[in-house]
Amino acid sequence: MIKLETLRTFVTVAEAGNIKDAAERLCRTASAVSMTLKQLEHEVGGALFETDRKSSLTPLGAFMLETGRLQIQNYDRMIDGIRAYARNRIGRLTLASVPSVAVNLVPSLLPRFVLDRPGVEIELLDTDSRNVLRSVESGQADLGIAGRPLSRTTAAFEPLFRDRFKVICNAGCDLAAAGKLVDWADIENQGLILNGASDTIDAPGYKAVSEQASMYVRNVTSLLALAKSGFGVTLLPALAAVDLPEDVVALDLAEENMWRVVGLLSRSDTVLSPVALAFRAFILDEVPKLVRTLRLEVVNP
Amino acid sequence: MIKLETLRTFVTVAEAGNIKDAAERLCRTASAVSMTLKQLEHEVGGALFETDRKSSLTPLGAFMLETGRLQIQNYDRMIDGIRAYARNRIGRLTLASVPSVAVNLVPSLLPRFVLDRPGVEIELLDTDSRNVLRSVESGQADLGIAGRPLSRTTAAFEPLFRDRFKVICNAGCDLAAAGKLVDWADIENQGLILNGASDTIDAPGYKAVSEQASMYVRNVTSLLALAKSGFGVTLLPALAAVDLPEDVVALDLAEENMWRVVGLLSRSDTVLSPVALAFRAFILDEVPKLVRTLRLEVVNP
DNA sequence: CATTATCTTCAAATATTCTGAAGCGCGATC
DNA sequence: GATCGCGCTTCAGAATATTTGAAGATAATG
Repeated sequence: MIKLETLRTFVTVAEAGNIKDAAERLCRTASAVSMTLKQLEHEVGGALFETDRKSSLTPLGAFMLETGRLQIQNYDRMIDGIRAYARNRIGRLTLASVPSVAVNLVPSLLPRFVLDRPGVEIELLDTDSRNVLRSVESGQADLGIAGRPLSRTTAAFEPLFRDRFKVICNAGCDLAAAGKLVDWADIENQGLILNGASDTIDAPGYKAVSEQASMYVRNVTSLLALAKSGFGVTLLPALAAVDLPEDVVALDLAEENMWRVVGLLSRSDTVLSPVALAFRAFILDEVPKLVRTLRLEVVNP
Repeated sequence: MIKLETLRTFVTVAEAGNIKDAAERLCRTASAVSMTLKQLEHEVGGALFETDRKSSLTPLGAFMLETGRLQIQNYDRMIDGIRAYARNRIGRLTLASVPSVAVNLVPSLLPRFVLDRPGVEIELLDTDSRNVLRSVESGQADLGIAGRPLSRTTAAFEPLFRDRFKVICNAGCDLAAAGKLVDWADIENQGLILNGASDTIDAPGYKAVSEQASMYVRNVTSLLALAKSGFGVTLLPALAAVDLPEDVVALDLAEENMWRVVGLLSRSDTVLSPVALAFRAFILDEVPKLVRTLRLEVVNP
């Protein structure tokens, strides 16, 4: 079996034009190189050099130099590739995220992560909490960013930050005019519109009100349009209520502990790819900082 | 440095799904395989398998399997290629030949040589003796087939066969009518046209006549057209006079020792490529046989 | 929970590769 | 045309690397 190292030795000698210099480059003695070459010639079944002063190649040697050099380059590139992959410099990452985070946080994080990783491709799926969880569980996404799942799952959840739920309503509605904290009775009066984000709330007061609700709107734009029309009010985390349309306002709740805890979802039964591991570390490190600087009503847990 | 053999071990294990079977395929013990794998993981800097039961790969392992498998295939193909080259199964051969041989002998030889050598490409240059010699000396052609060179050269000459010179003339000329052997005086009377093939003649009688000649025609077709027109006569080896046009005849010379010795030319200062070596052996073996069966006035030296 | 099958570890055995000294051969030099 | 010097090869022993076999560890199976 002809070894790659043997080939490497041959190419070095062929390029150096003599054994002495080649041996030096290879950090071997001339005798070691000579023996290697001899063995190689035996294994291919033909002379590689014309004389024993290794200056000119036989046609077989020339052929071997040409193809061998390519092969070595190829091999080294591949090893570099694997190492780069292991050092999370290459690879593919699929990230699922709820829209509020995908829109408000991810755009300021991703570029920094990708910047010095030219070989990394990232795909971003943006859906509601439930789908994020499902994507991660099924392996469709490597990582997810969503509210803390209520039900037991196979996915691990690592909290990143929390933000307070706000009441979203028409600017002209009674609650907005009153200028006070909103309680559950107020909401029940106005009519509650359920949405993907409010799924993760398990406060008892909310539970009661939500059972009266007759509407569930997944799409945030539609949701806001509904609220604007005065059809009812809805609850959204502060981060999702950053860019409200005109005539729509966000009010504070009377109840204190109305938080959405947002965190990182990852499968606990599979090993993450190097890129995913790196991204996880990056996120866990950067998000709290970012959240602090954003000066939203967003608080670390 | 990650070795190809290590990679091979990894791929085998990844494909087998466990160490035991892989070890069997590799003709090693499980422990040897286990250690190799451990070392590989250390060298790439990451786990390749999810658990120590080698059934499922980490993303890094999957990446390595994919690229490694390709690399190994590549490498093996290359080694096969080199071995095939050494066994003269592939390569390129440039053969220069004088037209008479290129037309009458080479076509029945080449196909047989190339038949079971799908990787061999052959280029055939057909020119006169002088150019054949020049091509071989310059390395433009690997081998040449031509008359024995008169001057000293760096090329080696190995005789293949000899054929007798004939006098080529118009069917209606005096010599043809006479039906006797032609002597130098007859030729001088008719007027001699020199050509590329007659260059190699050094019979004294010919020397004298040729100095009177005023015409040198390289192209055989033109030469025969001239002879046909009755402009003069010319001397051609029997092999070059196989397909004579109508109204052109080949007559025998009175002088006995008018042979052209045709042989194989090869550079003596360079090692021949494996294909060239094989072709040389083939030619030296086959041409005498062929020449015998052709029933021309062609005699082995 | 025991049983079996598979994997890892370790020290010794084996195989491979390397070194350094000595000899050989070719070309340069006198 | 003898001698010298440089570089290549050869060889035996030394240094490395790899493999083995036995024993202990760890996971799957019933």
